[in-house]
Amino acid sequence: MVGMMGWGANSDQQEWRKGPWTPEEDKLLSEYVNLHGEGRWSSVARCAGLNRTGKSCRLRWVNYLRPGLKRGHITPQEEGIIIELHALWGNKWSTIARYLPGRTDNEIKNYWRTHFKKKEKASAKQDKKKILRQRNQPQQNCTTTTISTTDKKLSPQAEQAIMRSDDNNTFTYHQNMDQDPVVELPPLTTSSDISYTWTDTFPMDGLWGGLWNLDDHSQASDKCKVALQNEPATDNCSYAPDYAVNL
DNA sequence: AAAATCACCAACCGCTCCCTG
DNA sequence: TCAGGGAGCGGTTGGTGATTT
Repeated sequence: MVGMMGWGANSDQQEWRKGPWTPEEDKLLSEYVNLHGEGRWSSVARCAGLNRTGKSCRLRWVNYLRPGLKRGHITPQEEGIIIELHALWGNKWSTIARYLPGRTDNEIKNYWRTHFKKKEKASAKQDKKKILRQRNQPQQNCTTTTISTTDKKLSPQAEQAIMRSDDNNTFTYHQNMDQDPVVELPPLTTSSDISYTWTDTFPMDGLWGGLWNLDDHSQASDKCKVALQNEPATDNCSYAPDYAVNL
């Protein structure tokens, strides 16, 4: 398979250039992609006169050269989105990145690792205690809905849960890992036409508690596990995201 | 001032999925 | 139906600048 050989590998055992990109290489790649568009990365590498693998070209374009990329620090709003979406989808960086216009999956992944992984360890012990405590206390006031998601689109219920453009309702997200998931959202299939306006901030400490309860983050990546509560709960993060998701 | 450590980020690697012939 | 190639994804590594000791 190509994965074994690397993109663009050829029978001549050509030595592909590796390491940091030079301004000249960037210029060549940008000009070529702007002229011919994305896709066919292995031919981009060849035709643009770059001694790079297609894979390398794609990565450079996506993570650095693509127009519209944001530079600079992740804002608190973006951080909030990252936290929320990671709680939903786990390490689905590319999926998360679709909801952060101008940010790349690589950027988000790096940000997560440097900012949150440490906290995860530190809070892991505390959270285990929390879990044990919660297990002994049945949830109250928690109305649940199960949404089946056999196709790739959001069900109406899920859409209702996520679309908050028309009203000002407060949507309370409640991570509840030691019970069965009560709402399951599939990964969204498209990133286009998505905008966020965060109308409120939420207590980060409360969120950490829920987020770090994940014993195994990879489990959360298979299915999105969300519980919606009808009544805002003071214990959980309560905020009013202003989503507009067009599927 | 120098060495050690930390934080950040670009880039690579290997795996998997999807499409096509 | 299946194999091969293209493409995308998540995990990991390594370089570099900043900060601390």
